[in-house]
Amino acid sequence: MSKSKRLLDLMMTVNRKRKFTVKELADEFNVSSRTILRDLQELGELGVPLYSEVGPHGGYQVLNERILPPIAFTEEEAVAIFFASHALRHYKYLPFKQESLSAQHKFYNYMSGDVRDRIDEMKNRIDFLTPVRQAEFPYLSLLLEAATGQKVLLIHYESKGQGKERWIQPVGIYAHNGLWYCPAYCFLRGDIRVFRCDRIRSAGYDESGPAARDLRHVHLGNKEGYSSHTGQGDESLVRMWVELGHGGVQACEAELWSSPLLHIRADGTGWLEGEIQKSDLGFFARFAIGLCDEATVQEPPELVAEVKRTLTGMLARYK
Amino acid sequence: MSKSKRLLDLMMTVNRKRKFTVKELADEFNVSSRTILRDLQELGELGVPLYSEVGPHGGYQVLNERILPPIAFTEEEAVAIFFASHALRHYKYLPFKQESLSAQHKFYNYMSGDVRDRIDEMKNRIDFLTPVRQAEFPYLSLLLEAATGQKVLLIHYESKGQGKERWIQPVGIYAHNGLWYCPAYCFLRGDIRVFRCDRIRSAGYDESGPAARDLRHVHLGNKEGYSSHTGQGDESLVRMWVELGHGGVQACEAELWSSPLLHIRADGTGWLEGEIQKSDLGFFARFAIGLCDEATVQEPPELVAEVKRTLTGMLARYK
DNA sequence: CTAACTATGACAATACCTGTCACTATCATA
DNA sequence: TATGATAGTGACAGGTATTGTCATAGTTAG
Repeated sequence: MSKSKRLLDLMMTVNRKRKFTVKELADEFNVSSRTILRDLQELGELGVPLYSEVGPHGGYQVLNERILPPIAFTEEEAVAIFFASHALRHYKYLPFKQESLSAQHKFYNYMSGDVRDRIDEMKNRIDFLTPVRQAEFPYLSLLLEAATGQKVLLIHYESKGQGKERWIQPVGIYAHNGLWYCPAYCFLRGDIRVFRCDRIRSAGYDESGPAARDLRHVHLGNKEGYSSHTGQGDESLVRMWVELGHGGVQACEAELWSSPLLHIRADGTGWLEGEIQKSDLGFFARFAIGLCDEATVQEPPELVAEVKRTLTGMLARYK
Repeated sequence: MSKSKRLLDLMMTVNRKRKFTVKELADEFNVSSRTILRDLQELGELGVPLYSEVGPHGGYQVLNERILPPIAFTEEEAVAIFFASHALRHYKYLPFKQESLSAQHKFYNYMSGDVRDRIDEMKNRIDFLTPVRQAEFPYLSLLLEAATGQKVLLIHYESKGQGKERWIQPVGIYAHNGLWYCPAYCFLRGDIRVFRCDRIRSAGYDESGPAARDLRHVHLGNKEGYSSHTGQGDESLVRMWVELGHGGVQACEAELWSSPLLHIRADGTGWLEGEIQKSDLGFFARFAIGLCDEATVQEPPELVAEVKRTLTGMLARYK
């Protein structure tokens, strides 16, 4: 095997195993240790951040940087990667924000002139709009770390105007419409609740808290277990039925909570039907009103009454 | 310069200039043509897709694939790139959909085991939710291509129940809340309008259409020139003033059209103020009603009347 | 103290790289 | 049709770079 090829192979090998000894590689490549030493030095000069420690249990290590072996990307793929990163630029808070940007810049800089031109041409021609919120989300990384690591956090959560301390074990985080949410097991409620991340006033690990539960099987992909839009509520349920016009169906498709309730007819109209918590009546009343003549509440009577009451109140303001 | 280094350099060089001759490179690297020929063959064996043509104006070319030179990515950066691509997975329609996925897979495959583990751990713990719409967006790539290339398209557009043929020159495309929009110069209206891409029933280049205008300076970054939410409307303007509660401000922040109109007070409340088209009164009435007690229309009188009329109508349905 | 590591230098053998030259093949274009 | 620009191949000699071996030294965990 030629030296050039060996160097490229070596590059990949040292990245695969982050820690290794010279002898190990020498055996693997069927060359002498001396050669491997020389090769490693050369790799270092080429930019691979190697670090070595002498002594027993010593050896070589690749530092936090990793060299990607040369990958054949099509031009389209390179552009796609660039725009995937570009798509997230409206997020003011993002776990990986920094890294995403620096990776994007590296990519851009390594690309040849004509691909750059294409990207420049395109980057003002395609966009993914997300509402820019004033809310602050300082704990996203921490929440994500706690979710992957199955750890318990003590948070100070502001709910309905009052702040409360709670122990939670995050399931994950998700962004929706410019806001970040965190489904988590709440030790206070003894169930999974969805928290709005901008209402988390503080968060941190707390040794004195309850022991972590095994929630590895619960993740964002199986959130049937989550409760409704607010994460609040009690156990008293009631059946709801709301008729929807064409536009009402479209509006509901944009709502996360609606998918289990939404039924669509062939002509584009549809209806919402299902059990809801009584404490959510106010929410649904407002939602139905927001759809104007595209939604008509049929059940339950309490919801009809709430809608009528709200409408009357609104009308009164304009008298 | 050692051969190994030259090969790496060569890799980058042939990617920079997609087309080149052997002599060119020989001069650039100060080696003989014979050596370059040998090097190029070796590069070919290493995976660089080279193609050559003999004769005058012949030369070497790199085929559509490009090799990225080895880039040092930190682990965090690699993860960030992965999740940028991951973030777009809820988009059923996406220009670059295929490429984004294949690039993501390549990335994933080249990463070492422990980074993969980290990604696997995380990918069900972070998400970017976008409403999944039933609407179809088959012309995104075409629209984008027309926007970057300053070309005129003939589209069949469904607006208010009726279909019309129009010549448009796209400015760009953007996704918002699960739907794709396309601001474009409309030759029918003689102005820039926003089209909903799922209502474009057909699109294609048309030689018989009007000549393209020079709209290179108009792009998504300077869309002040765009008209309101619907892209429809006439020239008669009227001043609007809507008082907003705390929640009303938050709701407005999520709307694209509101930013030039929205004013926020220190206490979190605010108001909408500005000139609007009379034809949009119905839209704003519905919007204000959707905010329930979080919005109170002050001006213009027509809007107040429209709100009252709509509210009365809604209330009537529940009598 | 020892074993397991890295680290460096010197040197000889040799494998590989390089340039040169000679030749062939293809193709655009004058 | 002739010509020049281009790729492509093979052979060969000279030279350089690569490699393995050996010697030696430094560091550190156990």
